[in-house]
Amino acid sequence: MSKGQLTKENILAQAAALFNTRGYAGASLSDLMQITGLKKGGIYNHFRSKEEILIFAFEYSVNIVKETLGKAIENKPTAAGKLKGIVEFYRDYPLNPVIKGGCPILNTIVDSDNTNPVLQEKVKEVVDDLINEIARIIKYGIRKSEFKPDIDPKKAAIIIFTSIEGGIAMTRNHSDSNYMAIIIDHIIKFIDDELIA
Amino acid sequence: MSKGQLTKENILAQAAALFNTRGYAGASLSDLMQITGLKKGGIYNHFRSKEEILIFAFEYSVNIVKETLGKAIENKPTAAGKLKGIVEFYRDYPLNPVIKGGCPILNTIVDSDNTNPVLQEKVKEVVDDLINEIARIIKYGIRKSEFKPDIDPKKAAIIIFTSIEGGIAMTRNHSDSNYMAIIIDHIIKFIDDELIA
DNA sequence: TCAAATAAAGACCATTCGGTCTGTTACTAA
DNA sequence: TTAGTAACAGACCGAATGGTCTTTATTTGA
Repeated sequence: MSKGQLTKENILAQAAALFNTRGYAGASLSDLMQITGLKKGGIYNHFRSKEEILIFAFEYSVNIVKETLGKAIENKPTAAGKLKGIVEFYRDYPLNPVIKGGCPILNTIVDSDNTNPVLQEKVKEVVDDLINEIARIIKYGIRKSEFKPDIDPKKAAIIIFTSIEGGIAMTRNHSDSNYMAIIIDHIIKFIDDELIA
Repeated sequence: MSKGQLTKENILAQAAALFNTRGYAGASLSDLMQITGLKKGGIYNHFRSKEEILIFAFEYSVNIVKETLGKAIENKPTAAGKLKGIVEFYRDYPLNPVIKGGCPILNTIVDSDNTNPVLQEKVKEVVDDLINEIARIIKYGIRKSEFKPDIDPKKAAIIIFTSIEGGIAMTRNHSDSNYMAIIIDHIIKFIDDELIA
């Protein structure tokens, strides 16, 4: 990897954390200059605008989250195992996020709402993607007779994902992992009671 | 009410919507000047700083939400009725919020996180207050034998409130009320299955 | 009615914002 | 080794930022 590419990657890593902690409007190029150790010319050599950095930084964040999430469930053989693996992954997540500042999906949902339709659409796609991934696992579980045949995979996936994101918000606001624990336990119970055959 | 108080109230109403749509850093005093029709002197005659406006505007928003929520359940006689009244109140909320821009609680949780500890603490108190209010209704339901005696009112309240806030985030991101419908239905089912005796 | 008090206007301030451009330095491939 | 290129620094720009202060207009209570 060339020096330029390495620098670009580093800018995105720093920007991902910066935007995730301060929000787009709350983060300035001077902030980014400071944490990257680069001057304006060095940054704008790789990007055309602050907003372009935002978009790429969000994609960077999502990739890391997906990657980490993937690793957390890759060796779970059953659908229930994978599903619970995802849920349990988030138990410790709010106060120890993969990207500094919390959940980039939740933060970007709120940050882009009313302000950045392009980014909002991008988050939407990411959310749909994750929900479909969860739904896919549930469908697999139904096929394998692990889960009840009459459940709606998409609906169940939405319930699970939505609860997680809500839990992240609450937990970060209170800086108290008990909130997340209550939600995670509730989702696990939902899986056991409503999904597992 | 004096002219000054009237103006101050109006500034807060406009600021509440402004901050709720653009966030604190994304909203400027020029924006506020434009929507209030006042000049800088007129605004700073009532407030000492942008941040002071933010704090008061948040309190203004919360008061309106609480008031509207209170009206939605005031004539429900039973605990289950009140509880479902609260939940149903939120069914239409995300896309038709009381304060323009979405749920001020969710938005302020995310906006204040990592940036404004004072405001974060204020949201925390509001959230605790609402959760305690829900828990109080559940306790009442237990006393009246409407609800099962062995449930944890605080935990149940946290589950309900968290799910709602998560649902708001998802619904606003997708601009699709189906997401909220799924969550609300799920909470109603939770109340029916887990709480009601 | 009128004077004191309040409300609002608007000029002004230093600072910071995102962004551009030119010159210099560092890398890289032949 | 060196020429060409990519990476970066840093000066510079106009516009916008939050905030102050003096002046003028408007309320308000006696």
